[in-house]
Amino acid sequence: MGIPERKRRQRRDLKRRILDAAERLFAKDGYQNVSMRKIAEEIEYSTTVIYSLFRDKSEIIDDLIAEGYRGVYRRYEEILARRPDSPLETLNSIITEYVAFALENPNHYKLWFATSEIRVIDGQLRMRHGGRSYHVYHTWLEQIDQCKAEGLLPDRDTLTLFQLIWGSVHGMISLRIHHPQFPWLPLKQHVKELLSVLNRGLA
Amino acid sequence: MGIPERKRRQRRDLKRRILDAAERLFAKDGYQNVSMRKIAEEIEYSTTVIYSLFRDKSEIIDDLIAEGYRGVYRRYEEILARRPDSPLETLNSIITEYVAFALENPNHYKLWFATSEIRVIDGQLRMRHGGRSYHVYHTWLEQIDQCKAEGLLPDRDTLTLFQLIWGSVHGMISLRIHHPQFPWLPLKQHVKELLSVLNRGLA
Amino acid sequence: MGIPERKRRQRRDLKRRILDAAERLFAKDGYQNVSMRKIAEEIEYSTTVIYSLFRDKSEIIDDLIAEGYRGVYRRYEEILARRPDSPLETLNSIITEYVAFALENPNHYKLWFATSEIRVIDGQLRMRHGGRSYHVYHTWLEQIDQCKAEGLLPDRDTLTLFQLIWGSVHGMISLRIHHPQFPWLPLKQHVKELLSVLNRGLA
Amino acid sequence: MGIPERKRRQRRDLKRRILDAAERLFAKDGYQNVSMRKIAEEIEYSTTVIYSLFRDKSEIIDDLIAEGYRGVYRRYEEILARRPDSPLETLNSIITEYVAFALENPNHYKLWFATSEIRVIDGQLRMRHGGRSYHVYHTWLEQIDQCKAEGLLPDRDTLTLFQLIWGSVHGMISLRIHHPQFPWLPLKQHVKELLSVLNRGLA
DNA sequence: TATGAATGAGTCTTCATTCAT
DNA sequence: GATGAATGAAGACTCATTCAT
Repeated sequence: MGIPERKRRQRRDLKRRILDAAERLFAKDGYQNVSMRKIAEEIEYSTTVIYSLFRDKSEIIDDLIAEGYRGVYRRYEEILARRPDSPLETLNSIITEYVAFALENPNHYKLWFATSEIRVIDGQLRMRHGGRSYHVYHTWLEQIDQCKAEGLLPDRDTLTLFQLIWGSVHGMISLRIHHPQFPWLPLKQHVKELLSVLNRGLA
Repeated sequence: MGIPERKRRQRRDLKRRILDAAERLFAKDGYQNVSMRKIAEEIEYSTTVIYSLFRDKSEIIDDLIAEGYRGVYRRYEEILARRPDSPLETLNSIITEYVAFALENPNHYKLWFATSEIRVIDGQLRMRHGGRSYHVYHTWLEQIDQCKAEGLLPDRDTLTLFQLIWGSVHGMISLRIHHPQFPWLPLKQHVKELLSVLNRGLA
Repeated sequence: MGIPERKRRQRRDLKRRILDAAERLFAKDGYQNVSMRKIAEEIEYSTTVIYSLFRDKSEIIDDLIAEGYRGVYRRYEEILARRPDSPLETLNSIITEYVAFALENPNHYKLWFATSEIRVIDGQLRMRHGGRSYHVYHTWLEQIDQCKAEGLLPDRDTLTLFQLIWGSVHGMISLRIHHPQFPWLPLKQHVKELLSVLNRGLA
Repeated sequence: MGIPERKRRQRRDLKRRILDAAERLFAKDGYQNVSMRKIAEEIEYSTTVIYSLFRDKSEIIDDLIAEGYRGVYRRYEEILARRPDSPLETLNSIITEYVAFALENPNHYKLWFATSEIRVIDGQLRMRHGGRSYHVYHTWLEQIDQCKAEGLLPDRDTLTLFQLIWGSVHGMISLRIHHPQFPWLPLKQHVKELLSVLNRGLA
């Protein structure tokens, strides 16, 4: 009776190891230079097992992306649980965490950005990727709304405010990742300056 | 008498077609997934002709990049020739043109961004790609300096101001290119809003 | 039960067939003109199988060389085990076997000769090919030394005697392989004549 | 009237330059690494001119080989013109020159050896290559005959003596070319030793 | 369930050669 | 007589994927 259970667990572990190996390789060699063979070698299994757990290469990538989103989202839940004083602070924290995650996992971020597609359907944000990954940006929208409600942000269309904020944040991340040689401000200061520009600029 | 002339023209046309095909494929399949074979098929010539016009794959990319760069720079010259009233207006125009060019030539922009490298050497911005070196951003820096001189921007380190501006601008471009489905503001307005955020935020 | 065993055998056989095919092609078209593709066609398998059994082209060659070397060396061990009366007879036997092997396996010999490198380091002969190191000629040197000790060869520098002997022997082999149409003496007589010239000439 | 003459001369010159370029490249990069393109680049002409002067690549090689033979043969004529005291001295000189030429033009020698084929038809030496190239070895045979006539070599079949001499000489050359790292005797001494072994060994 | 074996199509690049002009 | 343009085949090697077992 415990046998099928154990088998299922082993299988889940193997899936985990594959995803971990894939991520490690993505991080080390970049998205394009990771092959099924290399993943198989990394976990010391045959190539074929991978196909028994994932339909194809792109499914691995999708799963990885979804996990990344979940990672960010988990951090968000912590922040929200802490219930800081003002929604503006929450928004700032949320953005800070987003940036931190992106720069700690640059290959992840690149992959995520290169493969995800965001759109708005019936006023709702939707993304092609890993289930509920749009939750991340939902949190942004919620906090923007709250800020508006408390007069901390101007009373403008939420998606407008969102796109201005998102753009600046993404731009900063993207540049820091792609041009590591540039003499960037220390990360913390960079984020602070950016937030201050946004806060003052949008006010 | 006109024969060698015509031949030269044909060759130039072929070169053009190769560059166009390459760009089209970069757009469709992504920079990494374009092969010499595919380009050859696209133009319906043998692989070898390409090698008779370009040393190797990277030369095609270099040429494409150089074209993009020339396009932006030509627009800058026009703006500077017009000598608008204040350096802040010049800076705004320059950014507006930059964004316009990027969104009119999204593949150029992607390619450019993915393959170029920026760094600062002896206080001088250096943007390199392949053997060539570009200086699109010099104009940005000059105008930022002028704005500082006239009290239109705060007296802070130029590279600091630059990275905040550049980040927001790049982010906006990058997002609009990669998420065409998102309900973006009309481009003109988006730029205007962005500039206003920056102007107010940095002041 | 016997299944994995049979599979292993099949794999070994395939490896054998690849080596044989490679050798056949080396013989027919010359060492430089053998490609992985041609080997694959010869065995009627895809190119990729070869790469599943050999790391790269040079490994095929290395293996072939190693086989050749082992073949010669085995014969030497037999001769030395027999302990003939005088070292001069041993030397003669050794040379005779060397010639016999070379002419029975002309492709091996050509390949070996074309790709190996001999040098002397710290007074020690070193014959290298790929990562491996061989010492076929050590036996020659030992016997030359012995002959000197018993006054059967003049008391001259061993490497000098060696190069004179080696040159004549290699020349004979090389010519017989490359000019099969020439009216050579019967092999046995040829070797005998050569040895007699050397023995008398060096005395 | 002088015009066609001049054209013919130009053509001959061009042929000369092609052969020279080819030889230079063979010497520098080895036989296998020379391509028609590279020859064309070396002489700064189009690839096609080469095809107007040579049927194909192998014709260039053949011509080059023939020239090599002629080069040796010319040296032989000088030696023969000098009419040294004994035919044995002549034979020694002839061999010495042969070795010298081979080691001064190792790529030539390799090529020559790799592509020529010697045979005996109706008691006459014949080679596949460049017209009268077998003349070189005819001279050897003549001198061997003379030596026999004067009792300087034993009265044995000329081709037998020839093959013993030729083998030793070729072996020495071949080894020195292929194993440049071996601590060979200085060339002059090596030749002298070899000749002494042959003279004494055959006597 | 997991494997080893195998494949066909693909990567960039170079080759000798030909043909219209 | 000489050229520039073009080609198809080939070079070593890697890829994602499948199939019999």
